[in-house]
Amino acid sequence: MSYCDTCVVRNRAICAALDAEEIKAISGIGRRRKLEAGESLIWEGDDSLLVANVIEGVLKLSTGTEDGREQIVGVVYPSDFIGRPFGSTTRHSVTALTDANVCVFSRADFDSFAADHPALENKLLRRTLAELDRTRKWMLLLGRKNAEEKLSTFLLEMSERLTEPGCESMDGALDNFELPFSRQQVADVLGLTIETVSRQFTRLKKEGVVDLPSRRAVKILDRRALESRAG
Amino acid sequence: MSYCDTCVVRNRAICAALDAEEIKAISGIGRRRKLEAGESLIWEGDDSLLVANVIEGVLKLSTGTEDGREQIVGVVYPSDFIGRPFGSTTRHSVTALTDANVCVFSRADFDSFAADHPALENKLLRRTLAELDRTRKWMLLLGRKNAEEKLSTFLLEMSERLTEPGCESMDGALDNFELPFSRQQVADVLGLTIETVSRQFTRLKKEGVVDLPSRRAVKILDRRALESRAG
DNA sequence: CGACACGTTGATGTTAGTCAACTTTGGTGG
DNA sequence: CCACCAAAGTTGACTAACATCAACGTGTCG
Repeated sequence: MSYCDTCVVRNRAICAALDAEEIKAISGIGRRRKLEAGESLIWEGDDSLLVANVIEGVLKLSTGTEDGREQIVGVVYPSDFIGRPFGSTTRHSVTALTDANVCVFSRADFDSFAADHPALENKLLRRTLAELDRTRKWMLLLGRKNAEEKLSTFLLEMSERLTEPGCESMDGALDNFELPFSRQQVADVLGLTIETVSRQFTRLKKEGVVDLPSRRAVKILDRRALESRAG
Repeated sequence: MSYCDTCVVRNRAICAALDAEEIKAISGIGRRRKLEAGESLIWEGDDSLLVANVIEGVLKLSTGTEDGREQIVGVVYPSDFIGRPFGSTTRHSVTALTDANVCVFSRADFDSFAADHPALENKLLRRTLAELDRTRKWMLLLGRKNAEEKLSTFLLEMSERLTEPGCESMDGALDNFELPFSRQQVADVLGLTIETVSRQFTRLKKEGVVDLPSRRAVKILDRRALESRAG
């Protein structure tokens, strides 16, 4: 009986590649860790000493310039993998956006475990390839879309990602969700300023495309209109 | 004696994970293909039917919006891997920037070969992780840097990447190289217009940071200055 | 109730985009 | 070999979009 038996992402995280014996083994090198919203797990530029699976919560991956500009380069959800195996330094920080729960491994332990378990590496490879696709799609947004297209695309993506299992998807959550981001963080995802993001939110609301019942709540009223604005 | 024996990237491509026996096997499923500058190997949105290793030349990965805006999301060099294993569709086009030479596999053949050769998958995983890091670093450029910083960063990156083996690196090539991009393509990498790119080139030249002996040639005169402009 | 962080709105400034004319380059054929 | 042409690149004038700066709401928590 390992602690993995109670893990809610057991069958969706990369661990799904492992059989009962292997799960027992990996549960010996992993440990649970709680993070509060705002707390960081990994810092940009540090030695890569940790990797982890997300069990609960949403986290951001971010980099910045020396003069303080920040760019969020990824967002991870339950069952996603975080950290940089097979590499000495971490190129971006990992910070919890909501209270979160992760399953942490020392990188050395994980690397050597992975080396003995090709099925695990295969899962990780598939995930990494999918993440690379998503990241490249995001480059088109950053390089070529205007503010309205950026925010519309973002809201549509959030409405998809947040309804994946593990993110409290009640029925109908597709059009009605709570953003795990502040306005500033939305700006840091989209490569905009907070004021521009705010103005675009206001505009979408005024034109009846979305409703904004509270700071972080979003209700999509006209998905078609949002899609056509997403470019 | 397989055709891989004469392959100049044999020891740097993912094939380096394979022993003599395995090389023989993989040489049975791969074939050489020449591409002329401008020719595409894979189209965005198509079924993913091919993967390949780059033997010679430089290729771009690109996506676009429906209304014709384009963003280059990656650039690949000799020994790099292209294509999307384990996935049904390709999310970006692959097009030769220079005349190129690639070693092509049908995706089905490659996927099943990889499944039997964990060492190959491991190499591919490491490469994919490194590519993801590079791509995320580029997001910072697209989202948060201005035109001057973008072009400076780009030139510095080119001066590094082009001197890697396989890219005709004579001594001193670090500061003196031929861009495999037209002005429009540079704009498509940086998320700018061709006019803005041209103006920034002119500016760097006027201020003595670089020299531009011909359309595509670049000579870095003051690397320090370029670095400080890169942000 | 008040303080503070977060968010919105408005006025203004700056950067890069747009549109258009012009120049240079490299290739082709007379 | 040179003249010509098309494609690529440059430059200038103007515009639009987003950033910046600053003031003003608003919700949350002690």
